[in-house]
Amino acid sequence: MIILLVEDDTVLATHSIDFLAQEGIEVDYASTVKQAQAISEHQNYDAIVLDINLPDGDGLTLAKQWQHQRQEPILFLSARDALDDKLQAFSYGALDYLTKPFALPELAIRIKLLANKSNSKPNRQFSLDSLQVDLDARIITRGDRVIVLSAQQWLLLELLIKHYPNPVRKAAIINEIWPQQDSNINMYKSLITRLRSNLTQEDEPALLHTLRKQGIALRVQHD
Amino acid sequence: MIILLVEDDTVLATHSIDFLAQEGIEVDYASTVKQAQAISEHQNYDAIVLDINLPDGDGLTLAKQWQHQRQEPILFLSARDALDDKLQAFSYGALDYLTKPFALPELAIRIKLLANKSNSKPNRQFSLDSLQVDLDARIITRGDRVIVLSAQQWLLLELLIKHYPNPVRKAAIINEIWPQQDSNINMYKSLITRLRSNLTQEDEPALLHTLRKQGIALRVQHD
DNA sequence: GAAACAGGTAACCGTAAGGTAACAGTATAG
DNA sequence: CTATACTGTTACCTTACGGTTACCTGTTTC
Repeated sequence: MIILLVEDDTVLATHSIDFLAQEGIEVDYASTVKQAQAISEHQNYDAIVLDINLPDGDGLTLAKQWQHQRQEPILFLSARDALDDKLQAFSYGALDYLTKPFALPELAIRIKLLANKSNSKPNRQFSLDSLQVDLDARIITRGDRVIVLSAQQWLLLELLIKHYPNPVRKAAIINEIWPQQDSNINMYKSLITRLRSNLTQEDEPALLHTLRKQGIALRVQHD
Repeated sequence: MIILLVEDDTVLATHSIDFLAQEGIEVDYASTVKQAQAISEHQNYDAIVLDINLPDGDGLTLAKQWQHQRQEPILFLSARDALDDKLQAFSYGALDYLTKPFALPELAIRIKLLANKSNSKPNRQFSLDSLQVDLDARIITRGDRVIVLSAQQWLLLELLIKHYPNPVRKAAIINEIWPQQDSNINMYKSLITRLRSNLTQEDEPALLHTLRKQGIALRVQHD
């Protein structure tokens, strides 16, 4: 069993890592948001333990960001015991919340419980008209046919779903899909055309609605 | 959603029941061990909330007794915050432990989380299409033939099953199977080919579905 | 009304990601 | 010690992804 621990208090972290090791739990450790992102990029964990207060950001934001990318169960650590903090944490996908100070054995037990349940999060679903999207399994269907998208097209669809039903600006899309690259309008245009043609067959209502100078929105076309 | 609440403090119980009702959670209520046993006999719940101190016994004993008879997830309530109490509760099958006083919204959230988890009791059997996998005995069959896999292939299959039906990224697989080693794409490619060929015979539907640039998923090929 | 502009479509094609087979070195079993 | 399986490596093949370009249409601006 391997978990990710993100915690800036090095003393606490060291103790935790030692204790968890005794319990047979391997720990990847990061002390900042940046470090956490780098370390975890190519690893799957059984659970993630996140401190809320971090030197270069906060665990809640990180969790919110991961909510749509990772499927690991998250346990928050925080010195704050206020209800609002907890509710916010849970709304960001937390499955448990432990208030400092806490006993290490309790942390270990809660981690183990989370790890056992790691499959339990139901996949996020999105549907619009006859379009059905499983955001975790990346399965897309429309009517009775299965739609397969390329990586780029999937990213775009995901982005549009995230902002549904609001339009997404062209610049935002380009920024998201070709980060730190020469932006080329033509690449953008091709991508839109390709996604549109994959999502729509003849006599089906269009789903990608262009708002001139404003962006593109996912919605059923009313005419 | 319906839960069982066993709690002798009638004021707390009333408040809880009211609040949970607002959250769409129906409550069966008992104030004693005896009553709890009687009420719950012919009912299955999404979760059970147990106070530890009860007039005619204690919640821990009740939980221990139920541990092997009922499969509902249990959340303990207690005024006691001592580590030993918690550890004992968890060892009796508790999945969560809340110290009084607590906020009702937190109780509601934790109940909901438990209810979601309850579906995923460690199911050590996996089946998909004609494929049958016993994850404990490590026996794999497809149709009437037994499939024998190498260690690496088994690891990969296990990983894919764990994430089913979601895809697993190539980098994640490589990290899982060759930890701290020079990653070589060719090793990965060979492994995939070998597992695929072992799982699939001619005229059987494919089970390993590649999502270009996104990963590989275990699923029946629909084409 | 022409020019400039935003957007849409189709076709072309180099490339890299993915798939397979074969070989060899090493481990493992009997 | 021999036979068999496992796994790393290489070489070669196939494909579709995505960038590019060219040519549309419709809208805005002066």
